[in-house]
Amino acid sequence: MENPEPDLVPTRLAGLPSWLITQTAVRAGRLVADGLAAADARGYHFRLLATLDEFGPASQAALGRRSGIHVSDVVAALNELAEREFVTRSPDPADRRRNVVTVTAAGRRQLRRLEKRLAAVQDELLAPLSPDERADLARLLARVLAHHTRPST
Amino acid sequence: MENPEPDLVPTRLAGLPSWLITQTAVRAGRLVADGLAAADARGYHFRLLATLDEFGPASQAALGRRSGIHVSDVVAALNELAEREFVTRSPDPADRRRNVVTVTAAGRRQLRRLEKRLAAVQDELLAPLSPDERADLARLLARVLAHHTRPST
DNA sequence: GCCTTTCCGTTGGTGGCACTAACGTTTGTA
DNA sequence: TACAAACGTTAGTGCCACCAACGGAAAGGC
Repeated sequence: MENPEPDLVPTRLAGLPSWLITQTAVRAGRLVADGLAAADARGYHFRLLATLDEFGPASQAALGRRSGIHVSDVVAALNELAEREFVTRSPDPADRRRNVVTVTAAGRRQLRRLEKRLAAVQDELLAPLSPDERADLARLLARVLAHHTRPST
Repeated sequence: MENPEPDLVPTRLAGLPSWLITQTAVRAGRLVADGLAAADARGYHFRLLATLDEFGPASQAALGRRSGIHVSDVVAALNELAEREFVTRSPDPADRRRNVVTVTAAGRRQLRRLEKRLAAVQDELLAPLSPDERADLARLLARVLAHHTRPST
């Protein structure tokens, strides 16, 4: 996308909430990707490490459900994390279908690095907003997200 | 992603504004994609048709800049639109490097269809928010987006 | 005890969006 | 007239989200 000449963006697009959300997400995604790339990581890696660190060792299926990553993609991302020894896979003695995935010390260090970078990204992303406005935005987005996560209707 | 068990989402992720934005965008993107797919279209098609309808015939490069679509992707999307005769390409006599792209009557009809579907999508997307809240959200997102479109800093 | 269903990990492939690199053609301009 | 810039096009990459299919293992019904 690079540089859409701002005033030229059709109002047909700019007026749609879905446009605002997805385009803002594109910008956010770029900032996040850049931040993570500086540590040779991408979104899936952070999401998996954060999930493991927060809930402890888990099967790949559970990891996928909690981090919102498709199981088949969990496999690939875990391969990459394991290759760099941020994570170890071992068969679950209690259920031989399962792999128990565990974060290593190096993995935890990597997670700290990524978190630090992402914290800076949040600030850059929300730069034009006051603390109150940031909270408002987060609250509104969380409501929308929650609604579409458990579609009660 | 399917169904991330809602309460299990790591707070490490759920607390990040970038997470809220990109995840909400994923949901919004699904709704939009579904809406457009019902008319055999995707995002790029709508964006190009809307841009053409609003600014009139234009070169492919100008279309790309205004719609925020990379020029090389404009080529492909325009091929698809032209194949269904929603759009015509003709060489610009005044500048033989350029193609002048024009919407056809059928293209305008398609655009109307897509707009109708997207209007419904907006409502579904923002269902949990009141009109005031929807306006707040749009305003905040627009500010963030504007800031990252012309990065003065 | 079987048998069916369900779950798990894995492979391979798809689609959408954004982007890069390279090329030939055409246009302006120094 | 050379040179730089813009245009359209092709081909290919990366990330994210997803589907289909498989074999192995576990759970549940009967």
